[in-house]
Amino acid sequence: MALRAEKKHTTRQALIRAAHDLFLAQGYDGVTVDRIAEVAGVSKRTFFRYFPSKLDVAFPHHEERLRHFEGLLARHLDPEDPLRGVARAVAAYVGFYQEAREDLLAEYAYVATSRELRARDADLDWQFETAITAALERVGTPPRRARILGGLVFGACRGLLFDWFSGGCRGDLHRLARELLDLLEDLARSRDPQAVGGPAAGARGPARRGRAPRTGGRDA
Amino acid sequence: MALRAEKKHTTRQALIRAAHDLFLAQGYDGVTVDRIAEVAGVSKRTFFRYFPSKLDVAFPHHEERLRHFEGLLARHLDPEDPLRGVARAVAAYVGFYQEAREDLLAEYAYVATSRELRARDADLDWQFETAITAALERVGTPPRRARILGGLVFGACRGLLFDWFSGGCRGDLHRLARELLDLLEDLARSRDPQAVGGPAAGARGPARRGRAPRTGGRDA
DNA sequence: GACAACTTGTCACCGGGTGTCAATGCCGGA
DNA sequence: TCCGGCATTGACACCCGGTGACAAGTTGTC
Repeated sequence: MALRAEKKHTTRQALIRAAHDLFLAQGYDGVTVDRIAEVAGVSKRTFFRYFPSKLDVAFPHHEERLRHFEGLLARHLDPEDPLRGVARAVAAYVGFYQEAREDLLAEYAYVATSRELRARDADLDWQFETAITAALERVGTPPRRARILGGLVFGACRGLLFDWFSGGCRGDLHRLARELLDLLEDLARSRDPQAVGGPAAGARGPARRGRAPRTGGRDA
Repeated sequence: MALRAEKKHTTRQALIRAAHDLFLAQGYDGVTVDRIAEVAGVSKRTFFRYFPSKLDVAFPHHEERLRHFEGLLARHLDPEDPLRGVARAVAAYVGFYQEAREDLLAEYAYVATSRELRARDADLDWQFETAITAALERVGTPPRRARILGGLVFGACRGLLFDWFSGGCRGDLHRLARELLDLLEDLARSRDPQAVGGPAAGARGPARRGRAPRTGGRDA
């Protein structure tokens, strides 16, 4: 029962490889599933037996990475200081990106070629955010707070990562992550009224400042 | 030249209405474009002359709302305190959601029925986040910092909104937004070392704590 | 009323995605 | 070694989202 499994693995790798190369050369939208299958030496029908959709072949390691991250969360989470636990897990996870720079850069290039792909990427990100939220809840953070904190932390990190990708993955991610922390502290400091001193007219009560954004697309 | 425009508007509304009702009744994936067109009394080809894709008919007011938000950002942005400006813009924008509760709730229900729809929603959200980032940059915030702050603020708000939707849009959004601010201040306060006192072993220097998360899907 | 401009429906086609079925190849047991 | 069972595959037909082309019908204008 070994030859079977090996063949499956080989075929899967061939499909991923073919898709990757073609996407890189012609962009996601410029490649048909038929073509991917042809290059990999199988039929279109077989492609869909390995991947539920064309989108999925573009993110072949997502599942595995998500699980890895969830594991790190579980391992590092600290009931005494949930956010610190999340930060530790993230710090442990970031190495992934630092090492896979070149590959990531290539992938990033073709993810940007298709709106569909970008949208799926965002959906996958949402799963990571949800993992953080779930971890926070598991350790006692009330649901709403967990959602907000998860969004906040993840949003900031996604921003950083986006910038890092956009700049060609230059610079040490760990250092950048530390900078992000500094920025958060900056923020914390500037929340203290007397640290601002701007000419703004508004009420100068204890602290309170802005409100809360949103956005989103839905309609009636 | 008035009858033409009016007819177009009528048809557009009919398509939106038909799509909305059908999505609500059968879920996004359970509805075909043919069926939407049939209910609206036109041909499938005509549907695609009004909306570039089936996805777009699910978010018919996105463009308009995004522009509205961008306008608010431009109006409220304060070079002396960029974040406060963003907060003001968001506060002004939130009324939208508060008032359209029932409609939003219905839409939320069917957005959740389809992964494609959720992904598109995330993509639209990204445009709002980018609007914030751009506004921050326009007022002098360096690019990376702007990206991170945009992601942070937007992420937190999205978390809040998600929770609000999930809970059936109960509660006053403005109050919730204020709560979000409190939470941020909480965070700021707890960044101050002596406020924690947990059993954690780590170095106790000036302040520094965690690192920085990320996640995301890409692969090799 | 006639002609131009615009809008619409029909038809044919492409690509993603799925069900069905028959053929092939792998595996285990006798 | 041969045989039967099972998994994998290819071929085919089909559905749905989306587009180009063209002909027919409307609307607006002179």
